[in-house]
Amino acid sequence: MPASQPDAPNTSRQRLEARESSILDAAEQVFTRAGFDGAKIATIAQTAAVAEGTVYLYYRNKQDLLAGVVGRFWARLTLGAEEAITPKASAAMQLKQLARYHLHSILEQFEVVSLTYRARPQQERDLDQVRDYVRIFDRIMLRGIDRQELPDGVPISQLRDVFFGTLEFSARTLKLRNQSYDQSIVTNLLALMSQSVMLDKVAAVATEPSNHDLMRTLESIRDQLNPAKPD
Amino acid sequence: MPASQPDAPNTSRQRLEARESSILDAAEQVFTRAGFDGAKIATIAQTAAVAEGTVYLYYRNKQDLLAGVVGRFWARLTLGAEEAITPKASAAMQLKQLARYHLHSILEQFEVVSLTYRARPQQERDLDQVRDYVRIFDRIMLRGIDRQELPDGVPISQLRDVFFGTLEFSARTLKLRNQSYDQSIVTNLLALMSQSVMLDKVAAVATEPSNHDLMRTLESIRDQLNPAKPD
DNA sequence: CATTTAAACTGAATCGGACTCACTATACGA
DNA sequence: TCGTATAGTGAGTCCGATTCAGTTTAAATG
Repeated sequence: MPASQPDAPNTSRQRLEARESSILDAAEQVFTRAGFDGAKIATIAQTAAVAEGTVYLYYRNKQDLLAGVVGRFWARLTLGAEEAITPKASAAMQLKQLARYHLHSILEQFEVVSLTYRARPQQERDLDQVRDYVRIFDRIMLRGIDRQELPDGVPISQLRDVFFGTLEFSARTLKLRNQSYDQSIVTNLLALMSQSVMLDKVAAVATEPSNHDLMRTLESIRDQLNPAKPD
Repeated sequence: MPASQPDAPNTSRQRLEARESSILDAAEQVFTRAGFDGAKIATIAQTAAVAEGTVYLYYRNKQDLLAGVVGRFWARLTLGAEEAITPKASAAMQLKQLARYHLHSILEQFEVVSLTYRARPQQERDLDQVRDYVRIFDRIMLRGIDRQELPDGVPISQLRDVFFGTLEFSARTLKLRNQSYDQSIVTNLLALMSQSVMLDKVAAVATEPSNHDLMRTLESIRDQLNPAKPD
């Protein structure tokens, strides 16, 4: 077993991985520039300094290559998101951090995000990466419930759709209008979510005396004041 | 000018339009079954009982044909939505009607909706149809403001993203899990939107005394009336 | 080192399918 | 009935994804 020098690719495995990622890099670049249909395998191969046939040693076909690019993108996004979140912060703060990070990222790499929709919604590990990413939201919510920052019954999955759905549509709207990142989107979304469903208010409501309680008290007062008087 | 018989296509213009829509029908069917890439122009032509070349008399290319299918879909959706909305109803009710209609429709015709993403985001009239559709939301909101049902400053465009973004992501989630229409999605979305931003409620809630306040006052009255009596 | 052999790599050839175009059929006006 | 423009046809072209027979590389063995 040869001593491994840390820099230049040495072992055959390292060489293979370097090649694979250089193909992915080339594919990402070409796909992003030209779109899926506009991208030619020939161009990608050339960009990666590799023969056309070599691409097919690493990926079954063009779709599969796309899945590779898209999968790597979401995996990276997951890592970035985890870095962007302060572990000790409150659930509300973490959500805000995630929202900011998410909106920023998909605006910045809008083309790659769009490519996600060209990927086949089949078995592909491709979608697994997206699912992993989305799970970050769930984890924040669950921890919030655990810590009693959020009421127990919040419909996590529905809020997740509100969260990511709103951010993605907002990003599209911004792109359409050629505008850039807008802080108010995140602020408003978070206000929307926290005011209505989460964050102490709900808890407050839960412990709040019911109208029944109020009514009982009122009746007792009325009876005390005027025991005889009819309705 | 020949007398027009109402049924069989008579004038050349009628014939042309009938042919065009039969091509669109065929295209919609084949695209939905096989997806954009899987659909062959040959199959579409055959389904429409037309020669391959004829398709290209009506549409410049495959993308353009897709744009035709997608555009017609959204135009139809716009008509349907306008029918689904009660003109006299309150803004909140109209939004709920639109939400129900929208979620229902995109679930039922999920494949066509997905095709929308394959259409080129370029000049195409294609996107105009989508824009027309989305405008229904704006109209409801503006009318609501006009009638003072909604406060003046609501960020319509941002709420539009919340509305459609959430519904579309919810639809995807449902499809992914093989579930069908879920009333609670619409209910929750509307609650979210109305509680937090619209419907004067916010202002009201902010200044309104909480039940706690009421209870405290009531208790003080009771205690004054009957200082000794235990609970 | 020389030799063997499997693993990587190559790019010319194949194949499928979008798109074209020279030609035919149809319909309408004269 | 004829002339002409308009609509339609489908075999052929072209492009680009995918394949594969042959070549190179490099690890393993003596």
